[in-house]
Amino acid sequence: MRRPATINDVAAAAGVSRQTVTRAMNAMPGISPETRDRVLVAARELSYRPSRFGRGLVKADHRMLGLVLDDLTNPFYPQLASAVTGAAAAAGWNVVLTDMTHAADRETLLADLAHQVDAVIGYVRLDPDIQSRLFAGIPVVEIDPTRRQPLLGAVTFDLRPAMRDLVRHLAGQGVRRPLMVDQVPRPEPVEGPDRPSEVDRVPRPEPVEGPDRPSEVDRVPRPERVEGQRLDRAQPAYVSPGRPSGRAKIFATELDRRGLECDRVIVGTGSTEGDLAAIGAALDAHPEADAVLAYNDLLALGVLGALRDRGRRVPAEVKVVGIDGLSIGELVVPRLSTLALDMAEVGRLATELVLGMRAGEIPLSGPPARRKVRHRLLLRDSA
Amino acid sequence: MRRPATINDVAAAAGVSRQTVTRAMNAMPGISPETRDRVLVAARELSYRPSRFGRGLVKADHRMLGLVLDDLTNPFYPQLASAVTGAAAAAGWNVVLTDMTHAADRETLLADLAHQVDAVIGYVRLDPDIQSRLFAGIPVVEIDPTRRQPLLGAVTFDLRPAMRDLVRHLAGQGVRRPLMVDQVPRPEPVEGPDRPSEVDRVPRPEPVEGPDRPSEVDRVPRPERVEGQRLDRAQPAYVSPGRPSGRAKIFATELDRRGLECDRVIVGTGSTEGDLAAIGAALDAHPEADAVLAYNDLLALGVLGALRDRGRRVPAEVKVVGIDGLSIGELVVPRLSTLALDMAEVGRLATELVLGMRAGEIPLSGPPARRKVRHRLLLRDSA
DNA sequence: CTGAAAGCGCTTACAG
DNA sequence: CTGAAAGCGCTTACAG
Repeated sequence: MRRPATINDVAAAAGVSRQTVTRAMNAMPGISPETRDRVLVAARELSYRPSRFGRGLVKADHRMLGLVLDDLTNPFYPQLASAVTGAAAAAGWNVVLTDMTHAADRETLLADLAHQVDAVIGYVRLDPDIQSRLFAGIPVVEIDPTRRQPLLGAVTFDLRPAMRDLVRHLAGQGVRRPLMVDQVPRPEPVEGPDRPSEVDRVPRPEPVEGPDRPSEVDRVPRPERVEGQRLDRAQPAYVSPGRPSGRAKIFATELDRRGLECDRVIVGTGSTEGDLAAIGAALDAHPEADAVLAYNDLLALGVLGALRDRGRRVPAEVKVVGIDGLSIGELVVPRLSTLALDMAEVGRLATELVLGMRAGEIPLSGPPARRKVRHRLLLRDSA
Repeated sequence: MRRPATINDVAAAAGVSRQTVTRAMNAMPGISPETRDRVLVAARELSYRPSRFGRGLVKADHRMLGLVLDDLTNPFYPQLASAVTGAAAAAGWNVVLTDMTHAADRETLLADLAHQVDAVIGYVRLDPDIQSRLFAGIPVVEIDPTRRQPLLGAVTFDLRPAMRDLVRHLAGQGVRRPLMVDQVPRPEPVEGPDRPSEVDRVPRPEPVEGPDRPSEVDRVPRPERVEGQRLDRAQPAYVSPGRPSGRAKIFATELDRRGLECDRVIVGTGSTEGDLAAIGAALDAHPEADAVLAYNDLLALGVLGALRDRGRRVPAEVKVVGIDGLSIGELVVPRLSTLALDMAEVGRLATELVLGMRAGEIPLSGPPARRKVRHRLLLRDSA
């Protein structure tokens, strides 16, 4: 590719000055139609595109928003991305998407991002010192930060009220032996130096290919029930090996207020197949469970399937509840009851907040600005 | 927010020249440690961040990729976004995400994008003249363009081989009366001037709130079975009112090769609830159907649920197949068989293609560069 | 190790 | 209606 044409090339080709080119390209007044056409023709022939750098240097309105997500293939996050791009577009901002799944080095990737954008929203999760150095001079709104104090601003989640509603509902339905299908809490650097992630990513198993089938057909065998795969058997909530997630803790606390206890099993092998096997084993180990709360909706769908495999009726014999509120829960039978979080609202609030900070309407000094979003108990059919 | 600090402010504060500031900020050699520290301290105190425009004007490596998607909340697209951001990041590129869901004016939004990026991937779907004007001088790779000829490059989908495999499989299982649950084909401007979309977006029904429940709890009633909601009753494939989608046409053609016909119903009210009602009505109108191919996996999940509501066993009495290959199909019971498209591969190929074009390795003149991705028949449990 | 000069591509006053 | 001049913030040679 040759050197791209500049405003000087177009001016020379059209036989005019540079600012006449500017006038033509930007549909400004004070230019004769003939001149304008001549310039536009020359621009087209040269494939001229005004440099965003030349323009940016001289115009003041910089509107590039960075969005930091952990994993776009988790169906929970695209709703956030969709809401942020929507709210940003309405304000004339563009969104640079950074998916940390692929980041060998979180800090380097975010340092690069910091050079490209004028504001940041997302799962930043950096050491505070590093964050303030990297993003010096631009507003940052963190989503669901687990560190106590966000640096500048944050949208936080509040699961407890919905959990309280859930426990009241379950108790009212006569539930006595709830089970929590928990996931390993995701470690993250907090109040200290960056450390490498402890999460193992287990690659998905390749689809199995039958020998005597057409080459393009994949026949995927139903996974065998696997025993003891990262599975803790029947332990009271607080002594189960593996730290309980924040979600599990809140569930346990709210159960406790009503004199109920729950067993807890940990699932989260990183592969769908492994998770399903672990869920099956968990249910076999806890045949007395009359309700299951899953760490998220995806796992809850796995629970639904495993219960059906075992001939257990939902919700008559076992109630099943997820967390997240994915719309997919609407499509299965029985439809999944869940503690739903409105990620579209999260995205909208975060965008308003960060753009307000950028515009100077929300102070950057003083206590961090916060917006809180509550989960809601969404009762469909499974509980 | 005050005027951001520039390199001159930092130079003045540190008592050095501008290029010494450059040396310190970019960790370049030829600067004494003391001077560097003094500069960095001044930069931090002033919250100095080098302007990307000043830098961009003088450095040559511009690496901003535009990604155009139709709707991020459709679980099919985030996989593409994830693959593109991953492949782009590996090459040192950032990705600007543009979700057309929110676009009042497709052309304006893309014109803005064209000013911000150095290459474009996605569902561009503009009139060719407009596209070539808007994106003059930058490579564009279109995803699944329906116009015959992409302008510069494209990744296209090929559903036919997998469909052929599917029909062979269904026929082998003794299927005689297949039903296609089709969707209104999405209109798009092709080979002509831009025209407004004909798709009506029906807003989702608000969750119904019971009067005497805690305020945060939503009790969502199961939708009634609705009769005749945008539903075509038992018509042969080609005369059904409403144009068949490309997917339906291929299905019909492949069935025809084996002497089979299918009935076709159209679903696609824009709301999950409406779709579910229409699916139910469709199944009631076609009790003889022994196989259902749905326009996509989401609808196929609806079919699965509706069949269960009616006490029909899958796959024993009715086979069900979707299109897309969403991983969610792995989690339901019975697991959904589907014609799967590897969107991660699509994203990877598109990124390689557009970056190759940008680097001059793939010519921009001459015939458009193409990459083809085939669907694959993925047999799980439902067929 | 440090700085004076030039220039990247554009737009904004200002003059004619 | 059109153009000569200045300047946005940075980096790259080049001198010292």
